[in-house]
Amino acid sequence: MFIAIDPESRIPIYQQITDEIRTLIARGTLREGTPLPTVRQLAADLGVNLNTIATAYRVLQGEGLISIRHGAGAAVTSRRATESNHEDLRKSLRSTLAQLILAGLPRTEIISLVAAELRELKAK
Amino acid sequence: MFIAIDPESRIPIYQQITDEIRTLIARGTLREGTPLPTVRQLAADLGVNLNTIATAYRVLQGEGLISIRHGAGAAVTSRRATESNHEDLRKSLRSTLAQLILAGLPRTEIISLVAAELRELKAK
Amino acid sequence: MFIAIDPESRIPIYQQITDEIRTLIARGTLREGTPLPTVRQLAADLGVNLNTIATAYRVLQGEGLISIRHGAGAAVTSRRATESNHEDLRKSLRSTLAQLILAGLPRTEIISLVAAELRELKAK
Amino acid sequence: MFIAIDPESRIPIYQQITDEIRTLIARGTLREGTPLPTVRQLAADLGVNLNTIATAYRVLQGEGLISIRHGAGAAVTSRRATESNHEDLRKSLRSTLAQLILAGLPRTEIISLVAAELRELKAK
DNA sequence: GTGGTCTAGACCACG
DNA sequence: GTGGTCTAGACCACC
Repeated sequence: MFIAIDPESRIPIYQQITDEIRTLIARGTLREGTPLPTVRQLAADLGVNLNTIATAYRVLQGEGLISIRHGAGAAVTSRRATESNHEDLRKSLRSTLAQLILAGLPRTEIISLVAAELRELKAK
Repeated sequence: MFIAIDPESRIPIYQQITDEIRTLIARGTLREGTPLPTVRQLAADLGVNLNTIATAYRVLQGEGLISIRHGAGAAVTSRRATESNHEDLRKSLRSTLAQLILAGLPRTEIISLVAAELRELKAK
Repeated sequence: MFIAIDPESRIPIYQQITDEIRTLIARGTLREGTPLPTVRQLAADLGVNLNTIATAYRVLQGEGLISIRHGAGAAVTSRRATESNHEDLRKSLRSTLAQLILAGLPRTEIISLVAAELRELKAK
Repeated sequence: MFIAIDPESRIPIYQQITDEIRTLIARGTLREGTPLPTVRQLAADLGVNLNTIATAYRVLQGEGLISIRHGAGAAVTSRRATESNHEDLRKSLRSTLAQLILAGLPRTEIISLVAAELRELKAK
C-alpha cells in the first residue's frame, strides 16, 4: 500500500486516506478481492491513530468500495461507488477548476492536467 | 449576487460561500472593483449569521481576491488568488476525477463536463 | 504636507495620518506654530472622508501636539506629547522587534534600521 | 505559558495574545515542537472566550508559526514568520520611535531600550 | 451606515 | 478530549 499522508494538511487525515485508496481503486492498482491492510497495520505504517483508519475504512465501506468482515480484515469489493452525489462532485470540480484559473493557469494547461490524471485512471 | 447555500451540507457554510464567490470572480461575473453586498445584507439574504459571512469575506481577503475596508464595505480587487498550493489543487482534482470514474461516468463524459465548466470560466 | 496613506492597509486611515504627522513633528519638519491644512483641505488632498481627518486631528489634540481653534484651523503647539503610555510604547517596540527577528533580519541589521530612523528624528 | 492580557486595552485581546506568543517564540522560550495550551485551557486561564483564543491561534497558524491539528492540539512549528510586510514593520518601528522621542526620551535612552529588548530575543 | 471584536453556549468533526 | 463551526446578540471602531 503506497499511501502518503500529510499530518500538517488542512484536509483531515482520514479523508486523505479515503482519497488515496479511492484513487488506487479507480486506477486499478487495487482490484476486486484485494485485501487491505488491517486497521492496526495501516495505523502503525502511517503513524496515526487506530480510530483514524477505522473511520476511513467505514467511509469506504459506506460507499460500497470495500467490505469489512469482522475479524477477517477488509477487502476491495467493487469499482462502483454508490451514487455519490453527482451534484456535489460537480461542485467540487467547478470549485477546483475556478481556483486553478485564479491561480493563473491557462486553460490549455488545465486541460492537459485533467487529461494526464484521467490517463492514470481506468475508465469502465 | 446569486449565491445558493445548503445548510445541510457537510461543507461549512462559510466555505460554500467562498467557493461560490471565487467561482463568480473566476467567471468574470464579479469584476475588479465590483462591490460585494454588505456583511449584514448577505447574511440576511442567505439567512445565516453575520459572523459566518464575515468569516467568508476574511478568507477571500486573505487570498487577495477582495479588499475589505472598515466602514466602507468590501469589493473585488483582483482575479488572482495567492499562490494556492498547486499540489493541493492537483490532489483535489485527482480525487474528484477518481470519484467520477468510480461513479461510472465514461471518460468522454468527464471530459465534456470539464470542458463545459471551463467554458464558463474566463481564463486569463 | 507630504503625507501618503494607503486605503488598502489594515491600519485605520486616521491612524496612518496621526502616525505621519507625529513623525513630521518629531523630525522637526513641522515646528511649533506651523499651521496644519484645514480639515477640508487635507480631506480633499488625500481623497478621504472629512470625519477621518477630524478624528486624526482630535487624537493629536488629545496628545497635546496640536491645537485646534474653532474657525481658525489647527497648528502645531509643542513637540512634547502628553505622557503617552510608556508601557504601551514598550510593548509596541517589543512586538515589532520580535516580528523583525522572526522575519529573519539579523540583529545587526535591526540595529542599523533603528539608528537610521533615529537619525531622522530630532531628539530633544 | 506566562501571558498577560489587558481587557481594557484598545488592542484586541486576540491580537495581544498573538503578540505575546510571537515574542515568546522569537525569544526561544517556546521552541519548535513545544505544544501550546489547548484552546479551552488558555481561554480558562485568561478568562476569555474560547473563540478568542481560537482566533489568535488561527492567526499564528496563518503566519506559519504554529501548526494546529484537529483533535490533537497546537504546537510551535517554526521561528520564521511568513514574509511579513517589511515595509509595514518599518512604518511601525518609525512610528513607535517617533512617539518615544515626543515622550521626551533622549536618544541614548531609546537605544538602550532597543538593545535591552533585542538582548531578550534570540536572533537567528 | 459600514466592518471588527467578543461573549455564551451549542453541536459537530477529528484523532 | 481536541479543535471547527455556527448562532444570537452585544458593543465598539471606522468612514
